[in-house]
Amino acid sequence: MNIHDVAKKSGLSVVTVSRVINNSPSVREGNRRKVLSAMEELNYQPNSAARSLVRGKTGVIGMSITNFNDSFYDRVIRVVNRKLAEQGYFLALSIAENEDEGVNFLFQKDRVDGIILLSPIEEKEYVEELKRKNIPFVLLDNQLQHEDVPSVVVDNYQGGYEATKHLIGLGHTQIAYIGGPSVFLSVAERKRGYVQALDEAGLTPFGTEYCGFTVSSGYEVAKRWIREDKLPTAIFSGDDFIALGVVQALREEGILVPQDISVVGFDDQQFVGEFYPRLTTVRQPEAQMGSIGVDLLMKLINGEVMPAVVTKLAPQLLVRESTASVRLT
Amino acid sequence: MNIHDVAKKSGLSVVTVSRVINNSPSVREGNRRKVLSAMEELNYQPNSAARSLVRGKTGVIGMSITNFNDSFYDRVIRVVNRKLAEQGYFLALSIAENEDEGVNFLFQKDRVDGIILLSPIEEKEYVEELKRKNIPFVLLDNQLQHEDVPSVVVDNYQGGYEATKHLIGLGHTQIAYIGGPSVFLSVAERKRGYVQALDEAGLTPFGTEYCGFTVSSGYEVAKRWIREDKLPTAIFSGDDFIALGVVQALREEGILVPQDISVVGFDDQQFVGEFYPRLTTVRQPEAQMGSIGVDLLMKLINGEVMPAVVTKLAPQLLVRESTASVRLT
DNA sequence: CAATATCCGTCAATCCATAAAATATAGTCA
DNA sequence: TGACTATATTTTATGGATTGACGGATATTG
Repeated sequence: MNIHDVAKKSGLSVVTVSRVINNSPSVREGNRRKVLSAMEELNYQPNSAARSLVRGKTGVIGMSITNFNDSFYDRVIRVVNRKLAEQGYFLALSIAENEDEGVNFLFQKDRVDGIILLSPIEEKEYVEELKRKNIPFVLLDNQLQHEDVPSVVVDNYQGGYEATKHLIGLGHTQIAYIGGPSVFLSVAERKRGYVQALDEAGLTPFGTEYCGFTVSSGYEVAKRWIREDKLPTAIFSGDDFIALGVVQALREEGILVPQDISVVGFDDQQFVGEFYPRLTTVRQPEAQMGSIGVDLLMKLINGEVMPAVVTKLAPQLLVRESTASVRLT
Repeated sequence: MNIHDVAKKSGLSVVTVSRVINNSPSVREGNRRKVLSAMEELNYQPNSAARSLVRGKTGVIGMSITNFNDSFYDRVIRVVNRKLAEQGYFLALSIAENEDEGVNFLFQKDRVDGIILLSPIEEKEYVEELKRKNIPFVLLDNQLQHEDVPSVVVDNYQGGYEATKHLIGLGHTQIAYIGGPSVFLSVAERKRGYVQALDEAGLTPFGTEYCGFTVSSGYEVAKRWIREDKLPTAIFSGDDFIALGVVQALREEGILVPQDISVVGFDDQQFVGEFYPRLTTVRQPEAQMGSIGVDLLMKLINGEVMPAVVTKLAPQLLVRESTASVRLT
């Protein structure tokens, strides 16, 4: 069933039907209705392959994601989805697994009008490919070190700075940082903020540890510190998962959070604000990030030339119950 | 840049190039290589819109999802993604929000070869639409009451039965059920298993409560029970989120899990096995579910007629530390 | 009533790849 | 040399919609 059937059914020509579909003004209201009702009756939808073939546009934006069982990603993705819908675009998500089979599928100009890469890892090859194929794209939660690619990230430096400042304000002087994997720029940036805040207060870092962004690795780090009898009075964790592991390890050893040790997380994962101890954490501006990302992409798609800058957004410290004044011994 | 450019570059005809692309055997090895290197040099990829237009196939499977920040969905989606890749298909995810803009985009035969609906809610309209449009589809984690649609679900009855049986085996006689929203068939099925297990043991249900699948609603139910001084010795929760809320509420009142009250969850969400009290829960066979779902869909796509049955898979009870023998008073 | 808009149809071209049929060019072998 | 294979080419049609040019048919206006 195609546009010809609609034409026949409505008693009008194919061209007129096409005009109706594409909201051309030069169709009389009566005929427009005839066409629309014919489409309705036949349950007709224009063939999108044919349309994108002739118009060179698909109306689809692709988003490549690695993680999604994660509140931060969840929020970003949903915002992007909604915002794109408002602009008349559809969002197609594709999971980028190790073997990136799925990615090459998205990375075709005849499949999507643009791409949003949501990933914390520097994925140079992907960026190269997209540039080569001349597909408009933006990076979210990600920035490339030596490339000029439009990207939107949270100011991780500021996040680390504020978290640490908060702990200092509570009287802590022995503050440790447990970062995620050191390959992430965000991890280094958060550390930079942490060091800077300490510096300004005339303090020296108690220690830094890198581990995975997982509960169990946070758990292990804390356990090791306990074993080595090398505990700070406050810990800034690279993300909430690590923080949860730390809290758990401490609790098992009878060390209370926040009475004995304060802990700050990052990302405001679901539930961390609901459980005891409700976690003090740094919330990323997901809505802004998604929204700005979509705006940038739309500009690129519309051919606007832009300085390819990194947009840094301010994080927000959420003070809850896992941090408290330093215990006076 | 199109197939003609490749033909020109390789010095062969368009038809030959097409044959190479489609692995037709009747092309000499030398020429095949010529074509391939021309494609390489020009960075050519066949236009997928044109291909699917002429072939009536897209090579894409669409998956409509509602939740994804959830371990159960995460696991299913990843399995499906991998399995489809093995079969040469790509997975395009679309988020079905309230306004289902995104869904209509997927639900077009010229966009996908088949659809996987992953959703716990009975979505009759979607099913109707897919049937009307004659798009092959399967349901995962979902079944329709009075329709003949191929679907794969966990045996929720059995899950409820085993969870309850486990509690009974620990000596509990006062066992309550907190289900998710009563509109879900799964909620009713789990209850059926719960009642049946009690029945067989000559016990009567302590009480049933329906609430949202959220931590806070579990929390509130438990708090209310405490207020009303109406506590069982064991609780079977409709899912892990509810269970976590229950544990939290009890803990705040000094009621220990599992010493005072045993709690069982459902779904084995991330971390519930890592935190104290490590949650006893029912794990769904996500890998099987995804795999069978894809198999079914492939059969439908290949035109095999099948009795549209509901495939029920066995769940697995994971006994951890949130359940213990009943306390003798 | 004539002049001008407005609307609609016809025609043809385009987007890009696939596919079938018929023809053509090698090269191989007897 | 003639017959035969294997491989290529040319040609034409197909899939479904969009688009522009152009002309004819109404409808509107003065």
